[in-house]
Amino acid sequence: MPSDSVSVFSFVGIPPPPNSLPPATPTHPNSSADFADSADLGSGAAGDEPARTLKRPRLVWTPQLHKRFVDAVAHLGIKNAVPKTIMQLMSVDGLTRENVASHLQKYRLYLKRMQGLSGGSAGGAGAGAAGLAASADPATDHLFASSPVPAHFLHSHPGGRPNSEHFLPFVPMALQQHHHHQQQQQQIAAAVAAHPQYHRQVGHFGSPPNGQFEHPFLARQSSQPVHRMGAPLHNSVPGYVEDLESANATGGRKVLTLFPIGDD
DNA sequence: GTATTAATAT
DNA sequence: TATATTAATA
Repeated sequence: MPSDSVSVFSFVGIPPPPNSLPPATPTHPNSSADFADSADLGSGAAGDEPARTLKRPRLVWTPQLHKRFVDAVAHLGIKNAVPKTIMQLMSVDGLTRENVASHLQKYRLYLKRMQGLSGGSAGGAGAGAAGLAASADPATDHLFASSPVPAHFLHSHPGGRPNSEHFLPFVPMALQQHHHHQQQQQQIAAAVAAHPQYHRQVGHFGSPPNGQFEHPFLARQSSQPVHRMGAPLHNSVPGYVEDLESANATGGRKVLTLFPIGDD
């Protein structure tokens, strides 16, 4: 099991395979309807084929998720802030490199746009530091305005060393000794190692008082023979849970929403 | 061969 | 529009 980004997704119609997370409570009091009869197109994709060529629902970037994204980018620095590394640092299960890449693209545009009206004047410590930055058009970037931009994003960072500031969510560290080459996993490890003090309490996520939770999908956090770096304490959930909500009647588009838990 | 990015498509 | 997907490229 060398690959780690292979997550089997259960989708409409097909119940989670036995190899996946077994339902915590076999007695599903609320699972009645489920997606029993989701008007499936003639013979689309979701039917019985494994999660190989399946299309996942569109990812909805919630402010929390974006926060995580920004945090990861902030800690990695512009140079190391590449999709794969960001994805790994975020440690959000279900999140793919493509997801991050797409979002990163837009995020860069947002930063660029901001640079434009920031003035470009050096030393301008006025804007961008805290939550409220100058937004060109509130209607164009609601999400981005929700998360504080670490300032230095307004200009490229020479040197190429990982940036250290703010908090770091967690240390996924999927270190795997591969061939000697520029493996970013090492870079991310180095960037993370530069943070001597981080310790985030990740409580339970959805744990509803009633004990009712759905979406037993996704099972990551397995196959990680590497120990945590200097934080062998708690060992709980990875940091995020995913929720699949299919209630978009806008053409029958499913939407995947990742729920960040831990900090906001 | 993988990964990132810009462009494009849905 | 927001995100996915492709195409070109490093």
